[in-house]
Amino acid sequence: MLNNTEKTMEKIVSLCKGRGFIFAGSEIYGGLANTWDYGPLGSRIKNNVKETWRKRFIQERKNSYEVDADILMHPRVWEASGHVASFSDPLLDCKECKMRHRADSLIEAFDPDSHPDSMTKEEMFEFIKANSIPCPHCGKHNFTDIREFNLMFQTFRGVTNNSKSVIYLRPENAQGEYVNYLNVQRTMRAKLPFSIGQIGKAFRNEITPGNFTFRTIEFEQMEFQTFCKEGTDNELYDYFKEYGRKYFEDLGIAPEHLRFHDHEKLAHYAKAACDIEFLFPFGWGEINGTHNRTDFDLTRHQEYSGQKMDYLDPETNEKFIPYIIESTYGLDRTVLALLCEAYDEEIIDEEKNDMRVVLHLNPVIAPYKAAILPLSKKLSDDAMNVYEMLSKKFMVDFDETGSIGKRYRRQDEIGTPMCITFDFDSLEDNCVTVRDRDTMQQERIAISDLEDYIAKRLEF
RNA sequence: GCGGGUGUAGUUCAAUGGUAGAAUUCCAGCCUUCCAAGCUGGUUACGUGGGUUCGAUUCCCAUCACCCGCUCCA
Repeated sequence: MLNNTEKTMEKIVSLCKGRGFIFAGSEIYGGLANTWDYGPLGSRIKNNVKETWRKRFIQERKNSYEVDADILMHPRVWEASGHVASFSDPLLDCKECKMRHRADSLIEAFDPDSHPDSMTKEEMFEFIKANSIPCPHCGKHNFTDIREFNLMFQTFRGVTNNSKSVIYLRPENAQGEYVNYLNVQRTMRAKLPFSIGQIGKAFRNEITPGNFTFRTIEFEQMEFQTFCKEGTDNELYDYFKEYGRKYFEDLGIAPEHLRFHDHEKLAHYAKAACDIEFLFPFGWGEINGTHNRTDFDLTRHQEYSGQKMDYLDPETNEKFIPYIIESTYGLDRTVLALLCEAYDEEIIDEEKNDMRVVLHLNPVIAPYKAAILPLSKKLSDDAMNVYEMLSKKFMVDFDETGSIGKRYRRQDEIGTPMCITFDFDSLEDNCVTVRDRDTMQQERIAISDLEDYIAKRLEF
């Protein structure tokens, strides 16, 4: 059994590519950096993760509602959210040693009492020049101009590409929930605290190394925003951190591969922030972020839109703008974490150098729940009847090619939890052999009991 | 975006200034009664674009992608 740091991304990427989980984006054109396409098995996993999230966060929770907001929103949304102003980094390069730095970091390190956040690009440049701030790497003072890299993708509506028609691809989903907060509250007759969840894509124009699907320019998030009264926010913040950890453990991640990481440096909207990190083969990486966003967003939307964002407390008749606790799950990162957690290489027979690759995926996440394997091709027609029966209820596979052992191994590699072998006895006793992926143990099950047997394994 | 490295079948590796060979995978057939068996046959690759050259997968340049480091990461 491999531990998580012995697994290599190379092997996991290779398995994903070779078995139809995840392919490089635009591959036939040489690829496009940091884009990845989910193949048949990968998109099954992704959808399965979404369904578990829906169950835990929407279905099983009271006062939780899902929305599906548009990716394109009014440009003013991003002014109100602060993203137009601050979702960019002022960067400059040292001409001597070619090292890149953030201008605001340089200034802050030079003079902790300076406030680069309130400076313009030009003011920062002048400050650096006036104080001859040296490059932290080589000690020389010879920088390029400051360049702003806005992390929001822009596009244009209408036929003319003028600045008035600029719209953004959302860099986070949250605003879709916030601008609909009153709609949901009113139509669902919701009382605080209540939550709005959303699964959807977001886009960030980052210049980054990728680590496979860990950081991409287009990604999908599962977001959960809880609207609450000020004063109850701290308790809910702690609660959702723990709820997130439990969710990941339920998906099959070992507790020792998860940890909390509190943020010291906070985003412009947050009062507190904490990540849940997973131990990837390349190190600890964020898979969830929980933030106390206070009343920042709704207050700003009230200001920028002119619409009242008040909630009327029916018990006290008091009007106020709710606080928001946000807990965001990176869907692509969750899928990647589950693949990394599940990946294993097991020695079957050391002398024969016999090894199997196996994905110990939670059955609820596995692309196929079971594979139907006729022991001989002579049994294919009868085995196909079992396949047709089960495929009405579950995602199942059928494989009659090669030896039975080879077919087991194929299914192990894609994480299929159960292999159902239809043999010659099956014709007589109407039973099949169910072989377990993890234990490799076999069990004789009546065909008429198969549905219940599989369903039981898929409880979440 | 900077510096360094790499780029040959799905994968892992060869060889070569005269357009590439293997193992494995995959597909078909035969065989096969529960953990990668065997036999036969078959598909599949020089990242892309230029340049040098009679001729480039090989040399040069550019570009793209990946890996490592930096940077960034609401």
